[in-house]
Amino acid sequence: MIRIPLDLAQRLEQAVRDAQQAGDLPLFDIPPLKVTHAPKPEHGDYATPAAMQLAKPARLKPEEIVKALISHFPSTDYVESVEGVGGFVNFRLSDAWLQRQVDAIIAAGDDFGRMDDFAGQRAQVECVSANPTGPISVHRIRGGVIGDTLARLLRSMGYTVDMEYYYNDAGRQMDILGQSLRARYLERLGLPVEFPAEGYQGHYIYDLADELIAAQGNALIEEEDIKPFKDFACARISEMQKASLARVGILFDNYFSEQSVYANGAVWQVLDQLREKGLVYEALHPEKDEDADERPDAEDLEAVASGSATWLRSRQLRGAQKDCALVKSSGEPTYRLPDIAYHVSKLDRGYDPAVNILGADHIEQFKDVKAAAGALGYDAERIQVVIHQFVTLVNSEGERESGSTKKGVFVALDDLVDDVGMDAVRYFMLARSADSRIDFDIDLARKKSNENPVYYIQNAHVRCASIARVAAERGVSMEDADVHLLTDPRELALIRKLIELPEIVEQAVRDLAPHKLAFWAHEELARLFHPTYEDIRALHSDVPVELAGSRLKLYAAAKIVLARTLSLMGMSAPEQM
RNA sequence: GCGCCAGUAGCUCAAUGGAUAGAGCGUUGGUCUACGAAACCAAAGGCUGAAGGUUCGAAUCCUUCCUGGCGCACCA
Repeated sequence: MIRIPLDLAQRLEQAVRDAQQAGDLPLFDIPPLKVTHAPKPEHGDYATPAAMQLAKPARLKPEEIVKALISHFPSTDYVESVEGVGGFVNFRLSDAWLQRQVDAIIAAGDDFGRMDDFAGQRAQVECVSANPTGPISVHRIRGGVIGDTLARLLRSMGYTVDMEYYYNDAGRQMDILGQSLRARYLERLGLPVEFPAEGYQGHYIYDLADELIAAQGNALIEEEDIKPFKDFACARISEMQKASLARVGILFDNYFSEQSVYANGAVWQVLDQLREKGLVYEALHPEKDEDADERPDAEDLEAVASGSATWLRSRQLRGAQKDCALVKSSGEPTYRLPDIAYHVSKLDRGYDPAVNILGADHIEQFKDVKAAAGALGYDAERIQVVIHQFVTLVNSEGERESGSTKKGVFVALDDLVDDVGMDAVRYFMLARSADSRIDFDIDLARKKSNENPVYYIQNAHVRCASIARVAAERGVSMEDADVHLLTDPRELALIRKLIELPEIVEQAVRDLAPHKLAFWAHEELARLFHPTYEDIRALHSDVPVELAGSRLKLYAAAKIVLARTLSLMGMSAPEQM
């Protein structure tokens, strides 16, 4: 399936070269030429401001360049006319070609919109990567949906994609988790305990304690080691997280354990390599710039009594404000060192790109990781990141609910899925640019009406399925229908929209911006579909039987595109409501 | 104080440096003896937070300010 903007850009470049050869344009280096959708129907379907781009290098007026471009433009079956208007060159698609695309889409079926640009290349998407300390929160799931959708999009452009979950099963938080479980365990057994000050207060810890009692009884009462509690909690919570994520269609190919970069020594190897590059030093406090203008209380938050820590020269490495700790004075690494080792592992495993989906609060950490990988001699550009802003749940009164895992006050993913369903969770998490905060309107997500984009999009698919059923009941076949009967401007407009899918996929992948697909699905595809379907009746008694068949084909093609679009977003495509 | 992100219609948001900035919701007014009204049509609604700059052309790039979110741990 042809991607028109791409193909037009190539043909334009050819036109420039031919014009140069013919002496109609002077010689100059040809920059990448832009092709856009025309803003208005009277301007045709696609347009290029190439003449204005080239005016400077060619030292000619745009109008003259337009003439040269038009006269040298290589003809092609899908372009009906090429016109110059002002400094723009406008392209109009051929009706006959558009009509044939209906058959082409039906022939492609589920493969419509699949491209092979990156065939044979391996990409990775890391997302969610929550600590196994509690239920998956709504904040985390935004990253999960963005990542999973991105993985689907990358696959549809030919990449082989691994979805990976980085699993922090080491470090202090896990100890706190173990202590929390032990406290609840003892409490359930009627023993007086003091709950750890920073412990996890959520009710699920009681549930785990009950499970542990069911499994082991009071055998662990005298247990001094925190490990049995830690391991039990970690394993059970991980299972619960996995199950929650599966409910919204997010499945991982690989769970990467933080412990593994300790076990294989990668953590210390990375530290040694950074030390060899002179990027690490030992000191009681981080070194500071002479004119450092810092919050006075920042470094004294935790008074350090126990000796030197090991610091990464983040300021030197990437112009950061502060150097960051890699190894605590206790000799235990901070999370940042294993994180660097982990990303080095991604690069060693050959992923290009390795995309990391992170919440806005992790941006500084990521910069260190990327810079460190670069300093170690890797092409750090292979590591890509999508930073997303936070999600706030809003109810009908506009009240906000948010929470923290520590306090045990949150809306967990499971609760949200129970409430609004998987499709709505995915759609609303996806529909906005990662850069903007989301107010997740629970009441809107619950609605089963046109106000709710989820239903609006899915209902378009339902209508396509419905008409196919009715046609079958009435014995109307589209088997030998002639697509060239689809001459109504509204029919042609719908075909134009259907064939945009590959372009949208390409843009979403190029910009690592899966919201572009969600936006298109609602505001472009479904928005155009419904009025068309309303007006363009296939099975009405006034419609000649030949035309009925053609229109059934149009809706069969629309069904394929809608199903494919929903599938890329990880949403279901119901046959009936 | 410093850094990152955002500020576009009443609300929620789109918009590769390109033509007169677009949708949805809401509002107002219309459409049901037709494949699902869980739908459709129409109207009103904007100095793109402010001011400068770069450019043939700026919501988009640069500078400075204002407002909001998130960071600025030997937590993850």
